[in-house]
Amino acid sequence: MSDAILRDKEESKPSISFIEQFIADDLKEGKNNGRIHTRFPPEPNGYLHIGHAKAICLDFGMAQKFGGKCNLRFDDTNPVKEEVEYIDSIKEDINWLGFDWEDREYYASDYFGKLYEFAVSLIRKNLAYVDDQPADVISSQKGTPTQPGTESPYRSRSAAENLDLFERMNKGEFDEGSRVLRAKIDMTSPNMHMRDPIIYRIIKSPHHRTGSTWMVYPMYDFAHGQSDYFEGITHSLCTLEFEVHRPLYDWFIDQLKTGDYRPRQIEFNRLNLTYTMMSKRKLLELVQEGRVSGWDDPRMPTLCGLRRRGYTPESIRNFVDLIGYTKVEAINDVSLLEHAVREDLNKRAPRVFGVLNPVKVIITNYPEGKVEEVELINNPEDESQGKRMVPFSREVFIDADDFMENPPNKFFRLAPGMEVRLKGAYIVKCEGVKKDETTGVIEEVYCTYDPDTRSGGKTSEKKVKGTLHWVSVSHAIEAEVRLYDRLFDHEDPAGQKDDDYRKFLNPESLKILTGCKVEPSLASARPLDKFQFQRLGYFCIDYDSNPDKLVFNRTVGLKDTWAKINK
RNA sequence: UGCUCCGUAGUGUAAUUGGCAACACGUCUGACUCUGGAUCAGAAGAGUUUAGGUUCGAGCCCUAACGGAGCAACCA
Repeated sequence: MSDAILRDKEESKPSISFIEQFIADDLKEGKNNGRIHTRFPPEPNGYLHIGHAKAICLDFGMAQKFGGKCNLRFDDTNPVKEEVEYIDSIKEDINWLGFDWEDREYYASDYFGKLYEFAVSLIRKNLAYVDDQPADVISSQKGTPTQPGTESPYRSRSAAENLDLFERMNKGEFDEGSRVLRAKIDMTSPNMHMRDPIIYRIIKSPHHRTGSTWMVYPMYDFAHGQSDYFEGITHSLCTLEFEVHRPLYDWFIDQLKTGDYRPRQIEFNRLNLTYTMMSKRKLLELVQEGRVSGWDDPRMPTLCGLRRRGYTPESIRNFVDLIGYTKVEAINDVSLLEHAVREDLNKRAPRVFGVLNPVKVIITNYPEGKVEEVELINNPEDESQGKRMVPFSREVFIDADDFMENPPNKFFRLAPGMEVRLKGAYIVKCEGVKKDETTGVIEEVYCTYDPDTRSGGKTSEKKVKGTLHWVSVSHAIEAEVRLYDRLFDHEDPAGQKDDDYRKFLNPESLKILTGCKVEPSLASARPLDKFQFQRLGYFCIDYDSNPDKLVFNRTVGLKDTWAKINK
């Protein structure tokens, strides 16, 4: 590559999303005094998942990029669905991802007072009214997307009467569902959301923060934009399904604003992943029905699940970066996520030997009782991780997959008469096997070793096709290994109209292997420590692990060309 | 028979704002290797949903069609 082209490549700006473009344009036009302020507004009704990570990276990322701020705001306007339990987990997950809202932790419920006053002011301006009709009547009067709605008989109540009723609604004088407050906009609007939307409803269950101070609670549309306004948010980034809400968002801001400042809502595409379900409601069902072990089951797309699975925050951020933000409703391939972890873990995870399905290999010409410490590189991608010593002896375990009595062509592993290197140690040659006479299961493999082939020695020039990982029998530590596969065996489990998503649950999504053997250096590993089991994949220590019983989760396998050849 | 949004290699995104359609993942070759991983080198793969229009020139602007998504919760 010529210097000019190289320079060109380095200088070419990474492309920016349409959102970043909008923000840059707003900045150029001098809007909002050049301030950039975003917010991440989760409802505390469940755990955060990777779809939220996409939003978090955008909200905090844009603020960082433009020298602005990003608030954390809990959108807690519906006390019947929300719980404190979720608040802590949400904060933990955002921090884990690597973002910081500093001291700006807000709650929509902080604004219940102001919102109530704003509603009162709309009533006074004759822009809101109390409707006494039941839900189904109101709903049918709204018309359909293709037919205009009709006006409620209560639409022209006097401001005084509305004020009185609204106040009494909040005092608890009326039953839930008996009355609502509606904005008076336009029942014939082509946009359903503008047909006199309900802005307040009566809820008598206590709120997790405000207790029973309030009996009326604002709807999303009456809380979100206003909260943005109260906090001085300049760019309110949300997913595409809120696009049709934007006129209403702007309508309320118009009623509220006093100066030039106004927040702007911009919508982007939600994250969809193949073989994954993102709906919080359905994830909750999986948890409640015991189909997974909890919100942090390593098969869940939740951030706590991914964390337990062994994902790093960097890998998730890189993934989000890779897929970008657009207005196209796309379905991203999970394998891209898997690629992102592999790439990250390749750089950071120390290599170790772990044997999942052990078969004993006896090196018949190796002295009994002798133990050699062989030196192994911890991470060829990162020299600073150093080296370690691993004990080698006459009897070692290898993986059952690495031996075949009657191998096909191009099998570069151990088979009768074939030679392989035991990585870091010697080249061994298979001389025979012992099988269970009735089942045919291989019980022991007999090899001889070539003492001149010790790794690193002068005479180790001999080349063999295969190199195997191994663990010395007398030094091996027992471990349980949990192998995960995708939770669903359908690309789009939630998108099948005729079938319940449960039908697509992958029965093979969890395989627990016991009696696995790992090298002794792993004895002191702690939960969430990450390793590459050489030739197998990336594994991390599970929370269930303890020094007496190590438990590993497989984060993701290595790409396996042999498996592919075999298909 | 409404309104809003969206259509670019298999997938996801780009295209200096109207100037030779590029990148990543995946796929396929090959090299190297004490991880059949990683790494490195290379290749195939779209003429931008369709039809018109404006223009010297259109993925980009205009019109229409086709296809997809969202909108009729006292959810967010």
